[in-house]
Amino acid sequence: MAWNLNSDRPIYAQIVERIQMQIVSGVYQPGEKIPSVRELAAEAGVNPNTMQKALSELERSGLVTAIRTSGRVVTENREMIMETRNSIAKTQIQEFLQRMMELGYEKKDILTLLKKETGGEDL
Amino acid sequence: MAWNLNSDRPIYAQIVERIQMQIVSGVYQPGEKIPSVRELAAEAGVNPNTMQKALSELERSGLVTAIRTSGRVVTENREMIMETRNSIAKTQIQEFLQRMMELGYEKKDILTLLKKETGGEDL
Amino acid sequence: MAWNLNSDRPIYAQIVERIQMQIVSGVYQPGEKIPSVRELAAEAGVNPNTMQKALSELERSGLVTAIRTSGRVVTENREMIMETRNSIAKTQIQEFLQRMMELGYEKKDILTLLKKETGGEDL
Amino acid sequence: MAWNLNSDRPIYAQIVERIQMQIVSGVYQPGEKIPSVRELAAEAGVNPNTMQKALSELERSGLVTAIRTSGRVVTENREMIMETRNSIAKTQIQEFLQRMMELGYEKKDILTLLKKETGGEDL
DNA sequence: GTGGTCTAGACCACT
DNA sequence: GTGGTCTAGACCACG
Repeated sequence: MAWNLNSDRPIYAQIVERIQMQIVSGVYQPGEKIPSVRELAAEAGVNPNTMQKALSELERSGLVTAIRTSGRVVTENREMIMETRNSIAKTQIQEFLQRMMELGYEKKDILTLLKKETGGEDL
Repeated sequence: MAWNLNSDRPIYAQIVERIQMQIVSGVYQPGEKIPSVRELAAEAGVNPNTMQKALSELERSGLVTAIRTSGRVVTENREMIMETRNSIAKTQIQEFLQRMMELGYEKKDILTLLKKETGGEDL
Repeated sequence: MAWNLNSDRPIYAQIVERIQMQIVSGVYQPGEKIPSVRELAAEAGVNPNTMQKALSELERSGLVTAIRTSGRVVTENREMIMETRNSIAKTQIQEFLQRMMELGYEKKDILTLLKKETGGEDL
Repeated sequence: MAWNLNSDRPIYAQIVERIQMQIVSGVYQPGEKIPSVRELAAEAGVNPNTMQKALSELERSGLVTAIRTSGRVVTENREMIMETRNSIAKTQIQEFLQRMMELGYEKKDILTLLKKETGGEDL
């Protein structure tokens, strides 16, 4: 999987989001060990310090935990993972609605369009 | 309004999208004259050739029309504008759905969430 | 005032504590601008990045706020400052009690000793 | 038990304090033989000369006594041990009060807080 | 080999 | 000049 890092936003922030996605979507399971800073840095093609900063952020937020001298693991707190997922989803929804309303759609039009797109189930 | 041009995608493509948005959202009205290439290029801080390429693209798609020796105007074909709007919306919806499904949401969950979001507070 | 930085604990952590103290004890008032990263780094004799990390921590905790391109200020949230003070005090008390109990004092002995030391007011 | 020796203060002084603590808290009983300089030095990971200096200091203060050709023992003078304990405690109290007053607490506030802390949960 | 920390030096956007 | 970010290279403790 490519890392697709832009130079338009802090690299470490993009890495944080990417790993967050991998955790909430189950690529990294709760309790699973994640690769070392150096490994991830090499894979992403960034400086280890940059990866370090990203992982520190994830640690601070509680999504991963550092096991001294033995790597980092994803939190076993599934509730926290779900909360993160919900929070990301909420942001996605807000941004989507924002863009659609800039295009001139009313909220109810958006729902109708989405209903059509998803196959027409009832709301 | 800032132009927010990234270096990660072709500049001219970003400009095309931006002017498209301004047309479909009514910033530029049907039939309205749009500023000259030189003016727009200066405003966006890009090379006039780049702006030229963007406008040619918009012309090709029919959204703007060149008036010989007198600049360019937005099409009066409101239907075409609506179609463009719908097309952009459709893309937005697809991308939104894709992102939500990567997060692990089912289509019906997405509709439920959106209903909650659009029903509650104002955006 | 000397910075007294040990090499036995992360320098940035010691700096965080020191500035925390200066805030809760009123050396830096709520809303007051604090010196720039470079200034503080020079004063403390550390690398600007180290000071940067310390200030980022303080920002994350909410005690200081960065004003883009114009420095940092102490939070105006006096309640948060009081909470920080209480939290530091609680830690100090716990550590003090711990040390005294290692010395073999009972809790009530400690109170008696302190009462004597502070002048003998009634509890 | 780790020795936790800093490089920021004389090592021998830190050792003196540590052994003092072990004596006043009963880890070493009155009259008990203490390990040899070589043994202690190895355990602490310091040069025997450093340990020697620490033990001489303890001897000078009277807490330990050298038995010609047969090592050192803790004093049997329990009163002296108690005095040492009281002296250490007094220092701890003074330092504690100073830190709390730097935080802006009045002496009576400190007593109140401590009373709350010692009355509540167990340490 | 792992994470953690620090230094040095650089470039950027903002104002 | 300010904060923010990134890179490169180094040393440390831990096990």
